[in-house]
Amino acid sequence: MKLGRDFFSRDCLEVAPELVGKIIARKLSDGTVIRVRITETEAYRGEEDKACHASKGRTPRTELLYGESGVIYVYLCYGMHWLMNVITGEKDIPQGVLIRAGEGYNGPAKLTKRLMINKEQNGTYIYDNDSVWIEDDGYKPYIETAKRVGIDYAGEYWRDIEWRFIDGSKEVKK
DNA sequence: TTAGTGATATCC
DNA sequence: GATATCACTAAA
Repeated sequence: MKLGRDFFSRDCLEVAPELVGKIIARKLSDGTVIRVRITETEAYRGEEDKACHASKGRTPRTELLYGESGVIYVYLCYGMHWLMNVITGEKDIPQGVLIRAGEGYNGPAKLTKRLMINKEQNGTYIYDNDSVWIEDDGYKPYIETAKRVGIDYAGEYWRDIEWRFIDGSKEVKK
């Protein structure tokens, strides 16, 4: 079942754990459909969250975070890696969920590389789009929480908060 | 551990 | 205009 807008119009702290175990689907221009199960997400919530891009205020780039739920926010990191987020919650409240890993593709940039996600998908609606969408196939993951990654600059409080959600049944342990 | 890479924000 | 920063990865 393809997830609709209602799924994303809730708080990111509800949406992020529920996205774990879902299927992200990508249809390429030649008609090929790629499906990958999401194994890891992270929540970014509000201007007060120092790790959220919107914490520095509304800018052209973060404008999407303030927009409607279900919008895909794609961000180029370190000049070579595309990271994919889905906007959640109410309009004018900046929050979103980072798709951090898929089954067999640990690492946010590997996932977007595999799915060929880039700025062409930025700003498109994930529930009303025939090239990227998310499906629920009834899989029920075992959710584990952990601290977010790669945000050391955000200060102790936000760095240590456990807004990372992992499918514990799939996770390959260190 | 470090190099690579380019958009964005912030400061002239 | 110039610089500093960054939700990462691969190679070593």
